[in-house]
Parts: sequence; structure tokens; C-alpha cells
Amino acid sequence: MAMGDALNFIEHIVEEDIRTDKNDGRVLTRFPPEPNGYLHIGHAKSICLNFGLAEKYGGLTNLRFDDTNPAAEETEYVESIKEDIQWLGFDWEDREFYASDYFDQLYEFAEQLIRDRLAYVDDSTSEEIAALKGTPTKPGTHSPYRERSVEENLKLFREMRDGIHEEGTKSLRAKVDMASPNMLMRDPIIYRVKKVPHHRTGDKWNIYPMYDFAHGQSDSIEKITHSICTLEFENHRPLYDWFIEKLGIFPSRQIEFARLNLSYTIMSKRRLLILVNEGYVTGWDDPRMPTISGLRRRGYTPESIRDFATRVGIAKRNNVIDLSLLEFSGRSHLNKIANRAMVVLDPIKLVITNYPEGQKEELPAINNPEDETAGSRMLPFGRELFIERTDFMEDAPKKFYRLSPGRNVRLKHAYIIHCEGFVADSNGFVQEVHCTYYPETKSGQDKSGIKSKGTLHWVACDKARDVKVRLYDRLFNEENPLAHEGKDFIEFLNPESLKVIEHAKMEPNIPTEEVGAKYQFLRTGYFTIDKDSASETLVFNRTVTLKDSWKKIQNK
RNA sequence: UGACCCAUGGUGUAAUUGGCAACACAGCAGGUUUUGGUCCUGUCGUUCUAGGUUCGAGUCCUAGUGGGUCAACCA
Repeated sequence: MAMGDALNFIEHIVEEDIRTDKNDGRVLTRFPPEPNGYLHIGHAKSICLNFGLAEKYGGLTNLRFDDTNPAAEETEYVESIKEDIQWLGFDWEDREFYASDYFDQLYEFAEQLIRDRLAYVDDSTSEEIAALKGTPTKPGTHSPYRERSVEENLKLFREMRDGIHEEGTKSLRAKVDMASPNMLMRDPIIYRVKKVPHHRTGDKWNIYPMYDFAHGQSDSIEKITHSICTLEFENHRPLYDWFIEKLGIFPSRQIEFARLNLSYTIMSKRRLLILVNEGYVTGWDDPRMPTISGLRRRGYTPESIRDFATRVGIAKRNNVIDLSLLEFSGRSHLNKIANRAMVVLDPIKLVITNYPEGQKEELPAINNPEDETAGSRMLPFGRELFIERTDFMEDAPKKFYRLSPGRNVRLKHAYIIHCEGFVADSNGFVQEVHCTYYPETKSGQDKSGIKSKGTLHWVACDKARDVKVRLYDRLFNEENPLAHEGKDFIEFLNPESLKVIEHAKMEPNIPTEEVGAKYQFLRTGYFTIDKDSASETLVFNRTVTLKDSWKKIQNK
């Protein structure tokens, strides 16, 4: 069976639910980010899963901000999250919700639990609660406040709401089971005093619900059918179901899948924040960051990210995806859409000694061999050109298909040239390469039969435009920067994750100079125009290199 | 000395729900090529262990082993 139509385990569940007419065959998912940081490629997997599932089964997806902790959350993050989801190509239409929209309802739920003798106000400190909690192997002990009357609990909880009590002095706990082998069931705190203004509700509230008392209830209020989250919430599911049952509300179903891990990458928001705050990168959208905004600035397309999300699959086992898979998805789309351009990153001058001084020529060049509609452009050619320094070798091995004294090579879109010699300085550093060209080998009309093994990119010296090029590489040089005990992940930062070329030589007539435009620099890689570009100087970010089989041969 | 979850090539993910283990990435070899790109072909290599059920087990059962999560008034 081809894997194209194979279902993942969540699709199996959804199809079964549809078959049995659960929820009247309705599918409603949600993407629930906490606005406390920027979205990363792991979130992209979740977004594609949630929106993709709904799309596939004729359902919808809500966007819901899980904003129950005002101490960490900011509007800036809300905006970036919305931008990133839209950029990925998904639409929540008018279904933009916030857990904070439900604070009144959540408060009522809490009072309901109190009235049902299923919640109580605890005066214990955080330390005292921890001490009575027990350990995974030893049951906990009841709090001395566990048996307060409904009236007293109601009174105290309202006082908490009204700001009478200070942070840390009182909390509301669900009365579940202090002996449960599941620590989360040992009378979890569901409301805490927090006298912090909220980015949406301002200073209306002095108390805020905890995740476990907000997430499932929000799902239920929205009548979410399939609430998909990551594996670390598995132990929360009994509590999720407990609240739904005790409150008698719509039974959303929580389903857990394994989060994305990428080799040579870290994915925790906390650690990404460290990289930003301590200046290891230039910001959340630094092209080396695994954030969606970073990948966007790096030059990845939404199509390639979605393709990647499909390829990584959905399952429950912990995984580490090869960075090469992301690169594959990146190249695969860029290959189809990126116009080709000739840019010499590390120039060396090439003089065609038999090309008449002062002669000019314009040679046609196709913009994208993968897309006939992309058209073509004219390339100025002349006696003096720039070629890549790595394309010349004084003493070259047999497998070197490039320029070396006595050898032929094709200049892309132009002529075959023959290397006659070179000029070096006193240190042996090559200054100029001298060649002759065969006029009868002009590209497209060559019937000469003259052979050449390789093809080089080049730029005419007098028409070359200086551009700035940023060569990005992986941010870490360890496959798992977190797996080394006693060592901080910062130690594994790749010192060569960014190399800047101030004066690369670009051909003069590229089709567009818009920020975000994608190019394949012939033979070197895919590049995108960065927002740092000024009108005179374009700045290009390298998204990913081309596959390089010469490099492989060299490494042998 | 707990509960819950997981275990299929180097990396991921599938397997018509008990019936010939496949697809992709990576690797390797070759072909095409005016990009050492793309494309095409071939190739390498997989069911954690031990029992059990069954005509038949990657799939079901038991035990073990290994990994993950849980003792924030974070999500």
C-alpha cells in the first residue's frame, strides 16, 4: 500500500467517530497557543495537524489563545502567532477565541464545584501543599482545610476573587483523590490568586484559573470534538475527563501525539527566549531560529513547511527528525518556483584573452528550467568576468570538472573556454585566471563538437552588482544539544552558523528585488531577499544549499 | 520503588485491523544533463527479548528489557 492514503492514528479515531455518528459526525478542532513566545516548527506540525484534519473531514478549526497566566503573556505574541498561522495558509475565520473570554464561565464552574463539595479553599502555602502531596510512590495526605463547609468555601473563594487575600495565601483545589497514583489527581489547584493585569481583561481579575481548569472547559464550551495535544499531557487526561464529568458539560476528547523534535535544533520556548534575550541570535525571527518567523525570513515557503509537516507523520513515539528532511522539503518547492540567478560569492577575475577589448554581448538566459512561464533575461558578457574562486585549481585531480590550466569548461549560457594560465602574487594567491574562448561554442548554437566536462556560473566584471549575502548554517553543531549532562546547550552553538559576504558579485538584471523574493543562485543554493535590504544594496539570506556531490567526492 | 504512554531499516512513518513488512528522507552505485542542481534507475537495510494463543503474530495475551511523562499557585 502506498503511504499517500495511509491514515495516522488520529485519522483512524476521527473516521471511527464519523462512522458511529459521534458528535453527529461533526469535526471541530482547535489550535491553542499560549501567547508567551513565538511559534516554532513544532507548532507548525500541530497547526497543520489540527487545520488539516478539519479540512480533510469537512470540519473547522478554532484559534484559541490559552491566556490564563497574565504574568507571561503579551499582545505582541498574539499578533505574531496570528501572522504565522495565516502565513502558513490557514484560516480560523471569525473563530478567534481566548480562554480569558471564558473567565466568567470558568468562575461559575468553580462555584459549582464548591457547591457540589468537589472543591475547597486551601490556606496552605505552596510548600505545605507540596509537602502533603506525597511522591509518585507514596500517597499524599489530606489538607487540614479539605473539609471546610460549602458556605465557608464560597465566602473565601469570593474574597479571593475580590482581592481580599494575597498571592500565595489561598488557592482553590479540586477535591479528587490524594491517594491517586496519578499525581495530577491529588487535589490539583484550579484557581490561584494573581494580582497581575491581564493583556485582555486588564485588572478585572485577582484570580486566574490553572491550565487544567481552563483548557478542557474551554474545549467543552466551544464544543471541540477532538482536542489534540502533545504527549506530556497524557497524565492530564483523567483530570480533563473528571472535570467534564463532574461539571456535566460537553465531552470533548483529548488525544495526544508526539511533538516534533529536529536534529541540531532546540524547540523549547524557554530556551529560544534565552537565545533571543542573551543576544546569541538577533531576534525571534533570526533566520537561524526554528521559529516560523525565522524560517520565513530564512526563505522557506509555507508550502515547504506544510510538506514537511506531512512527511514527518503523526504518531505517539518520541522522534527526532533529520534536519535533512526539512531541507529536502525546502529545496523541493524552491526548485520549482525560484528564478535562477548567477552570483559569484568569492570572486576571482577571469580574463578571456582572445575576446576583443571593448566588445560587448548580451546572452539570453532562461529564468527557471522547471517553469517555462518564468521567461528569460539577458546576461551581459565581456572580456573580464568574475568566477568562483573554488572553480579554479592550479593542480587539479582528475575528478575536478572545473577550471585548471589546459582544461576546458563551459560558461553557463555562454561559451566554452580553455584555461591558458593564471597570475598569482608572491604568496601564490591567484589573482587572475587567463583563458581563451571558442567563438563557435556559443550557447544554444554550438555545433563545434568541442567537449567540456563542467559548467561554471560567472558575472561580467563591468556590470556586476555588489550584494551582501548571509550564509546560514545550523545553529548547533550537536545533533541533540540537550543530551549532554552537565553541559549547557549554549556550549554547542555553531560558531559558523552565519558567514557574511559583504561584496558578492551578482548579475545586473534579476526579475524582482522585492523582500522575500526567492532565487536559486546557480550551483550554490537557494536565497531570499531580506528585509535589511536597502535600495542600493540587496541583502540575501541563504535558505539552504544545493545538494553538492562534488563536496562528497572531496570528502572521500 | 507507583501510575500512564511508547518500542518496525541510519531517521521517520505505514501495513486492508491476525494473512507475502512497504513509502519517504539519508547513504551507496549508475544513467540523463550547458547547474557536480533537477529528473530517472538500481541498491543497502527493519518488526526490543522470552514465553503463550493461533493453521498463521509487527499486530492479540503475559512477563521482562529499554525509553518518555508526572511530585510549578507554568502551559
